[in-house]
Amino acid sequence: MPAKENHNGLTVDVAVARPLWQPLSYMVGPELAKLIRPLTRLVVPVRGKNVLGFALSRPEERSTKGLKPIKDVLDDPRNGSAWPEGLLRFFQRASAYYQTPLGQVLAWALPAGLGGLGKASGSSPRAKEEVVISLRQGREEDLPRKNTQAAQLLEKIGQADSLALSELRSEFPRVSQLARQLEQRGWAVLSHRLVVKDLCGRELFPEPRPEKLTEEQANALDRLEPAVKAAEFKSFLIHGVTGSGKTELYLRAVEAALEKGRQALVLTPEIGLCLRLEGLFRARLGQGNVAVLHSGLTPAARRGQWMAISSGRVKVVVGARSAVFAPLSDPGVICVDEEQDEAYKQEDRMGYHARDLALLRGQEQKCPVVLGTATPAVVTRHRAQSGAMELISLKKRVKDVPLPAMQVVDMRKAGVLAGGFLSPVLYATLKKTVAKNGQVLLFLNRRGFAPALICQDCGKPLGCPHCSLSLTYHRQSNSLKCHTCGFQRSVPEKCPQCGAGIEAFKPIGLGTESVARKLAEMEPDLRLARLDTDTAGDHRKLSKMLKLILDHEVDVVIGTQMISKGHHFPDLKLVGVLMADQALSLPDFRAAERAYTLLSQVAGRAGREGGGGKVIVQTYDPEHHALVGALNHEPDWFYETEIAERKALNYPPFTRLVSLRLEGEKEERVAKAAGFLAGHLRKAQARLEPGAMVLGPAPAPVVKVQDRFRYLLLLKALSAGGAARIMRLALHNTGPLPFGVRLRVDVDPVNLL
DNA sequence: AGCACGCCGACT
DNA sequence: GTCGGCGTGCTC
Repeated sequence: MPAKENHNGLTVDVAVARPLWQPLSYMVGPELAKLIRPLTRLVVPVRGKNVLGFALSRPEERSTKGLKPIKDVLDDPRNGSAWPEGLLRFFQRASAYYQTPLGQVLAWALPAGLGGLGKASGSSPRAKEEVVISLRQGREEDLPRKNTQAAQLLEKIGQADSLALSELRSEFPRVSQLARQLEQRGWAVLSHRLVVKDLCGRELFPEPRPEKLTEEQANALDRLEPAVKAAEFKSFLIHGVTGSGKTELYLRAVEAALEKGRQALVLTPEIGLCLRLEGLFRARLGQGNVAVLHSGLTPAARRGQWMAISSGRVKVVVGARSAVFAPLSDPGVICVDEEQDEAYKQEDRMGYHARDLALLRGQEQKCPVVLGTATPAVVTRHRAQSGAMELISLKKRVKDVPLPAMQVVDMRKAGVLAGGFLSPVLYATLKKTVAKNGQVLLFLNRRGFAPALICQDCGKPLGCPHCSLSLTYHRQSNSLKCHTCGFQRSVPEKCPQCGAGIEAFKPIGLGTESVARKLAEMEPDLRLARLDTDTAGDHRKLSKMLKLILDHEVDVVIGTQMISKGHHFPDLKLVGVLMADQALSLPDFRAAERAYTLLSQVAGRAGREGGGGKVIVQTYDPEHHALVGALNHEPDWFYETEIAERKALNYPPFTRLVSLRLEGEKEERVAKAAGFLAGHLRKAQARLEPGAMVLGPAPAPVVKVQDRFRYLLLLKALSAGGAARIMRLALHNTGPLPFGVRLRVDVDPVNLL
């Protein structure tokens, strides 16, 4: 009898980057095994292919029968791993909540270059060390000769505290030599300083640490600091008007965390804000203590920041949505700025919401989470009111700038409109404002010349061949574009439906382009600019446009959503909202919330400096609570009304939504699968949670996108757990989807279309 | 997902 | 005959 073969050895359970719900087990040799901790990145064979995977525990001794050996270990704990092992539970909960297999969550959360599938993109402005020159009082006899370049430079630096040499180079090509000359003469000082620039390449000057906090700020800090010191999960909402000093509170909370020897994470919705906060945090906490993570970084830069964080060299991370996964092993506080911003919601792959994951992460890593905004999400505001989080209200501005004057124009009574879109009041105020050398912003949430071209013979609009939408006419390029899939064509000679000639086409509706054109016809002397994805689609274009506005090279800016946040325009004295109802008319329960936030933000653009700003809103529904709340500066009233409405209609925060979208190239198959799934969902819902509801299936409002048909189902459950249980049972009973049909599950969807 | 296996109907 | 649309099942 041969001795019984010994099948025991070291094994690891691995979450592979594939849509698999179970971990796979592998053999591992003793040398590699020493490197493996929970979340260590591995390469493992799956069906003969090498696949990224993540260890779920340290290697264990057990039977290796039928197991394959791992191929490689990508992390080495001595140099810092991509993930700290303590994040395992956080990721397990995120995986369960968003119904996405753990291996995929981990792979998608990694930056490009460490196994992630993120796309590369261009570089962006960043904080840099630069040489700056500042004035120094020297001796009269050492002054440079009049009218020399050196004298001109001296005059220039006399006007500012200090200037970066790189800023002066366009005006003085030989600035380095001139600067050295002035320094030798004793009239200037050269020094190295951290220079932070905004998207337009202008230098930002981070505010110095204030000597004294406002009373409200001090009270707020008295509540935040103990929570940070206690090192326990607790959540806060700072509901503070613009300029009330929320950022200073984030800073103080971060300082408190650092004092405790912990780290900190600060999230912002977009890169522009990221840059500002980065500069401020670097200036206050030290250049080397702060890392940034956002999609504007090159993959190599991202990777560098990532490893600096995971090795513990950097204590504070400022970043956008995906930075909620930053590999900090021990954050002592997590701040989420502009928490209501929908940019925090990822729309493809796992549709996570960074604010909600931040709260989850705070629970797992035992630290407070601070949400801040001037316009909280209705859901957040309700949580704070019901006591699930602590509410901190900041009602006063640090610098006492008056809020802009607001005026509503009831378009039902406005009378004859100039150009078809300007009420007499707005038209007159616009002209008066420009005459007084103020800038005007006209807000219209639709770009292009006209949302549709209609054939007057057959009445049909020219549609996108790949989507069930009409094409938007862009006059400048004389082309038709689909704003959903990007399809583009020239205007056809004949109507494809009835063959009528080109003269039968009539533009319908308003867009930024047609407003600009009509306004230019009415007022040829006005200097106009459009600010939308057509004119400012990328960083370069955007910064050029912003510079144009800041330099007051234009009188009137006509823009979309893009202009609503972030940028300060000192000369802007009037904001006109052309069609306030547009945002309200969408078939979405969040329409009022969006309109409220948008109006509050757009209004915030007017008269930020020196006051005297004015906002005029044109609407057909002047009594709507979103308009009234934003315009009268009465947030409480808006939130109370909206929350009551949500309760009556069973929408969040009183229910949890999960949207299920089925899509495929063959409409009948998709529709059939959707009906089938709906049946099983209803059965599961009736058994598990009678109070829940299943809506649909219905064809999506835009049923065809890029040649794929989409059908929607909506699950309204009482809790997130209930929703998950219903889904699990229904999907189990439904079995695999028919060939060519795909299912996308979106937990807490933001976009219901 | 991505791939193999295996089932049927319809074409050089 | 066998090519290709389609369903099923599995991944250590």
